[in-house]
Amino acid sequence: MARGINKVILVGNLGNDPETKYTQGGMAVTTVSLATTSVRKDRDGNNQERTEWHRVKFFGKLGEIAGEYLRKGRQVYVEGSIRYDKFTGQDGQERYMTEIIADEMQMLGSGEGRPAGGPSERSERPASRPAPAQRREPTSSSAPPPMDDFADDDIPF
Amino acid sequence: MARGINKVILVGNLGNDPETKYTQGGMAVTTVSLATTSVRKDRDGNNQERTEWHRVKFFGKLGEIAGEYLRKGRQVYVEGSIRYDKFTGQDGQERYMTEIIADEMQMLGSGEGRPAGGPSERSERPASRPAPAQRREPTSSSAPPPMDDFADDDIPF
Amino acid sequence: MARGINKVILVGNLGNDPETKYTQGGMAVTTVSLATTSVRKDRDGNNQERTEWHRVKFFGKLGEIAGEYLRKGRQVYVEGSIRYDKFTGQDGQERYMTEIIADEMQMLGSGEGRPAGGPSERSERPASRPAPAQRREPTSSSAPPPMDDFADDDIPF
Amino acid sequence: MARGINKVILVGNLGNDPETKYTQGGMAVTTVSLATTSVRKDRDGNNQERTEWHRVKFFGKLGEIAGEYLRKGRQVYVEGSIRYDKFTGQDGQERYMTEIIADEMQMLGSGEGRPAGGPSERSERPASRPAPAQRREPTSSSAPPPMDDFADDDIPF
DNA sequence: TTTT
DNA sequence: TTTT
Repeated sequence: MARGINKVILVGNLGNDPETKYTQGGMAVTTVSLATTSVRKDRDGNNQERTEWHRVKFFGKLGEIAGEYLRKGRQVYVEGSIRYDKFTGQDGQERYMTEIIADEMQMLGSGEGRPAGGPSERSERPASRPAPAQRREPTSSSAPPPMDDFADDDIPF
Repeated sequence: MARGINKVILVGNLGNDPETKYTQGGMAVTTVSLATTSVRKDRDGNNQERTEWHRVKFFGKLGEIAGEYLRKGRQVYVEGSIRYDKFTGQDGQERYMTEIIADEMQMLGSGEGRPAGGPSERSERPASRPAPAQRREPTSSSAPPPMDDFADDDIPF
Repeated sequence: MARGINKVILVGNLGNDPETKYTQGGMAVTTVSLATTSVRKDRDGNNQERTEWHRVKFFGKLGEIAGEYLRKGRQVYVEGSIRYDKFTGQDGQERYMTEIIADEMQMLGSGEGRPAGGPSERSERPASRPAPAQRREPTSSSAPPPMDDFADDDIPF
Repeated sequence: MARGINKVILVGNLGNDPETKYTQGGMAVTTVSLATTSVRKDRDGNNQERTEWHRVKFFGKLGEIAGEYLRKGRQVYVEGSIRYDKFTGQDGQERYMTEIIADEMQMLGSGEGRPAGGPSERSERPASRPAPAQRREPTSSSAPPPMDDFADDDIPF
């Protein structure tokens, strides 16, 4: 039985382009570095900033999407869990690493649905890039269908 | 494309036993009423309590588990999203309803893994009920296997 | 004693400009309408979208900031709690309203630190608008000071 | 300006009694070790458990409450943020530590409002300990006062 | 009523 | 190493 909740919610900017590797089985594993900055007043009344750099990992399908769409500087929402790892380095020393294992990701700001052109969104890209064409007629929030209309596993939003 | 995050996290107690219905397709739909109480000081310095009653719905497999394990009074963690519904009553009046559509649930407190005995945990149960055995030898967080050991879709915790 | 957790996390776009009112005591109360859209496949395999419109309220200092900086279309992060209200309309009918009471807000995307020029970011604004000038030398995450260096209420980030 | 969200939500059990220290300024700093366990199926279809041990710190008033009420084994809800620290050990080696800086805490299960009797809830306590009195007559959610009734900083729940 |  |  699972016991406990281990949930992390981050909104931050990428410090560099994502790195994607593949397992023997062919699963994508994408790693990014995500910055979150907070501010507080110190005892002298001055604003003090502090930035945390989160090591975030995306696996499988999400790893492929992250590798394709994320780029240095992008702002992103990440939901996942904390994982503490302990391993022995080549020098025989024990080392610790903390990672955020993402299970949801969403790009923020503009240009969200657009696949990234290459390292760091190089701007030499031709102007003829096709429009994202993702128009959508927003569904009005109407009444739910009566229960009998549901099919199996037909879970509403 | 999904746009936006709509996330609700609740920890509260059930106001009554869950109600489970089934769709034509056989999917379980369990509804519970969950109370969360908060406190604040009013302008006279007195503590003021306020309780929100959340209407929480569980679908499918989670609906079956909720119907089987939850009981009035139990404390529970729920994660889900808000859904606002609008429908027309039998009197022709428009009505609004807000629901939390759960996608994760975890029972809290003791006796967590124990199926519920019946309505409201009937206390005629023999006193000899074995202890919940909540002890747990936490697994030590050891090093992750090297990446090449992963098989497809073998996503680590 | 507070009992329970009632937490909402939203990332969405504003459907219109915020409305700010003031209480007799002079406290700002700003209301916005926030859209979150999700997608799922229906039983025919087609993508179905659904948009929830959240009524979000900001009070006090946060209400002033929200009224000044938010504008129609902006993407925003909101954290708060759900509040269900029941009141009697002028027709004697009971009515229900669900609101998100915000206790944290953060603007997303570009132009974050810039005060809004007026209704819906009117673009007739002169090009000479001064630069936001919010540069910052990111603090390197260094070691925490030894505990004895802390002063009272000097809570680290 | 703060940029980013760094939020952690944990529900877990304490691995041992909390440790409280005080800064020169007299601020309480309480540290606990919190376990969260998750389960997944491995490629052979067997359930694999994994436990993360979170190092959680409470400061100030919250640190005093945590030191007084928490005990080994207790189940607790914690909300806070991740902080990565890097410091140089006495051997000159760089070391890393990840901590959760709590800004909200709530005890779960029964006996929530009861101060802890000593290390690990010693069971020599007399059997006549009064019932936790966990009953609660939930306040009915009534209509909010009209806005003009609010005084300054009189923020509703 | 928003956004891509 | 990001962002405004």
